[in-house]
Amino acid sequence: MGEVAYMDEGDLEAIVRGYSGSGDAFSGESSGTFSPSFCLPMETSSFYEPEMETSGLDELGELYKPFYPFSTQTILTSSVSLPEDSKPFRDDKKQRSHGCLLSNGSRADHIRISESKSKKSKKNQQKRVVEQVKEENLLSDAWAWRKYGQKPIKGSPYPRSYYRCSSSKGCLARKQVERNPQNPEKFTITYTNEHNHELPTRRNSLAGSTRAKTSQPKPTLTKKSEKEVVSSPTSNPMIPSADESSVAVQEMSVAETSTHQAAGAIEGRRLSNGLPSDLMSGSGTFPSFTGDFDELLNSQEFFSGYLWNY
DNA sequence: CGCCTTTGACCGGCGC
DNA sequence: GCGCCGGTCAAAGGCG
Repeated sequence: MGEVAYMDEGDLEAIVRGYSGSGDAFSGESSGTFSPSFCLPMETSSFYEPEMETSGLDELGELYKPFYPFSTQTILTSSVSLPEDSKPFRDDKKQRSHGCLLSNGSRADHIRISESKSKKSKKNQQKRVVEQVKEENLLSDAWAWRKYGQKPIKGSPYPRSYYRCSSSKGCLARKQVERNPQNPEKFTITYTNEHNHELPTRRNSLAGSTRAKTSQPKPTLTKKSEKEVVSSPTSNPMIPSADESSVAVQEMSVAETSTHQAAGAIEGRRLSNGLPSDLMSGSGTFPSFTGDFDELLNSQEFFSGYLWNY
């Protein structure tokens, strides 16, 4: 696993929906061209530099290894078409803009970005970055996300959660998190649109969090570890603003990625952010959710002290 | 008080 | 044209 995935919309679609295969099965045909418009904050942008797919990826791997010893397979794709000037987004009635910051956990083993030329659906005409990450890494996003929906997806036993960036008001960045039915240990995170602002410099959300209390009679989660397995980052405070040195970023990598959210969850709330229990539970069980993650969480407590200090 | 999650309803795209 | 389905909205309620 961990091979580079090059996909076009079709592939992406397959992944996002049907999951053509386990994480390793990603092997789409590249339709082609990279999307230069896909940009990120300086520190992280290099990780996604389209050009670095081959050799770059190797370097990437090198870079990540020390920080992410655990297996984190990240597949990434993106499809972009339409020029800024003429994109009839389906939800254009709502805000729509574009920024230039798109980042995610960036704990990718491999990254690939592609641009599709065919214009299938309007839906597909958005930038998309798909990542396959293990539960631990779900906590790695550098942005603050707010969940705004969850839906069961046909063909998948697991629901998909929808998040939008909560760091900035007009930010159109979106994120979808869904457990990979073929590989329940992994989650597929799909990013759409870009952030139009810098990485959040302050945490903006310790409050709230809601556990499903009102409803969700889901009899699933019984173990504490399972509940804590949150994922989607509700926030990530300690990310230095984009203008900070890359050094800072590297230093924080560990924390930033795996720690953050977990730490937040641990110190901040009981169970919150991220993958709703539904997402975790789905129809089945997740054997992998217990042991490793607990350990991870424990180790992360170390960081929570200063990393989240904002 | 502000921000969060949950959840049902709504809306629009797409395939038949 | 119709129905399905995915994505989003918005109300309700929780938490710090």
